[in-house]
Amino acid sequence: MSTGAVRVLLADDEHLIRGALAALLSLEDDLLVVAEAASGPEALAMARAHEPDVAVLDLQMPGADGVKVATSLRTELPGCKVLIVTSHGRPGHLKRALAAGVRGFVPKTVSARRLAELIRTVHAGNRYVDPELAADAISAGDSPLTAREAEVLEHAADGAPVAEIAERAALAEGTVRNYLSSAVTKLGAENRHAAVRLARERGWV
Amino acid sequence: MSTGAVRVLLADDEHLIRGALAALLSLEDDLLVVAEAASGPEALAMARAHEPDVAVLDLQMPGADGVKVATSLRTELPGCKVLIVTSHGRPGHLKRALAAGVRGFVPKTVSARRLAELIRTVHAGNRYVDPELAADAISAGDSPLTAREAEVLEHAADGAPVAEIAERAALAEGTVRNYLSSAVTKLGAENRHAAVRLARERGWV
DNA sequence: CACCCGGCATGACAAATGTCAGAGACCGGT
DNA sequence: ACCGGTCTCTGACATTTGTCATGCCGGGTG
Repeated sequence: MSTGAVRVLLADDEHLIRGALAALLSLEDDLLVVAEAASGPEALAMARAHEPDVAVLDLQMPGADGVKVATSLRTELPGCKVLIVTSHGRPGHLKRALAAGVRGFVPKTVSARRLAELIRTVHAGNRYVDPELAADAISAGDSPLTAREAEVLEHAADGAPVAEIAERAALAEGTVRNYLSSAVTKLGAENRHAAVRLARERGWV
Repeated sequence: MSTGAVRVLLADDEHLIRGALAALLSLEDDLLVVAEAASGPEALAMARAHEPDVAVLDLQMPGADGVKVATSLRTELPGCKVLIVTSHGRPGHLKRALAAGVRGFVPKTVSARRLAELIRTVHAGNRYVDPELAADAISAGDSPLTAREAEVLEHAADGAPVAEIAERAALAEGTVRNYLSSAVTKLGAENRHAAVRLARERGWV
């Protein structure tokens, strides 16, 4: 079994890409696509049913994103290595992914041949993170926000007025403004909305 | 020549997808991928060099998006039909695309086989728009915003303060506030930031 | 223990934003 | 030529938001 083909699960909501990828990976003698999924929950179900060696997950999928699926797989199928592919490499996601026990994290700009190599790499027990994404994550550093600051900023994400945030967080309006101000200062933003964008980009909310 | 293979240009910034797609389309006897591009400008250059029959363009690419490329192609290579594929189907983009003379507009959730069919469809001179995207566009309706309202809202998109918007648009601050207020009311939003989001979703900015 | 530091929380004040009523320009219809 | 409507633009006013000084609590350090 260890010398047999690597059994692969493919999960991506874009049928066009998933199908094309399945076809290309099938050209590799030592890779076998045993299941495909178009959503997070479906990916989990397929993984339980087929117990693949490697799961190739898109980061953004309906239902549950790649990292959430990886977290569930971590406990349910410890032997299944997870490789995440993504279009928009946001630093915070990489951090979350590694915390979830993901073994590989690459942007979709890699070639199919390279992806096949990486599937073998993670199957062999090694890790691989795209160097550019890693650099971004390192330069972004850890979140300087305290728990409350992050919480309030999250509530402010959809442009809600302070009164609404205060109610949802059970705080006085002045307090909410205070946390927002503090977060804005720490992030070096012009106002809270720019702060939300920045925190999003760095994956801190 | 009219009975020969359809010459196709493929443009998508995600190498993984572009390569996979090229491989799958090559399996079709009557389709021939003659060029690939990873950015808007590159797509234009490739189109000039190879004069394809059909250009399959991703909507979101670095440099110039699919619609911009289509606009340029419209005048430079009138014989080249354009088919746009997209991950996130935002209604306004569809409208812009049709105005730019695009012949087909589909989400990436279609299968490769279906895409091959559609390439033949547009090459034959017919149009095709994904029914679901079309329904969204119709239900979204036309933009209720006036030219100035849309312009001001666009300047406000990145969370800039009113003073900055006023300077960039060469208007008094009061006027800017007025346009923003009007736009917010028309869109039924709580504040200008929510208004920006809504307008974005509907493709009105 | 006494001390200091950082996070949490608040209200008061200053600054930015949202709302309003109204004046002039332009266009299409009568 | 006239009128009604819409778009454009403005300043004045009310509301919301951002900033500041301050007090409280708990966790480390000397």
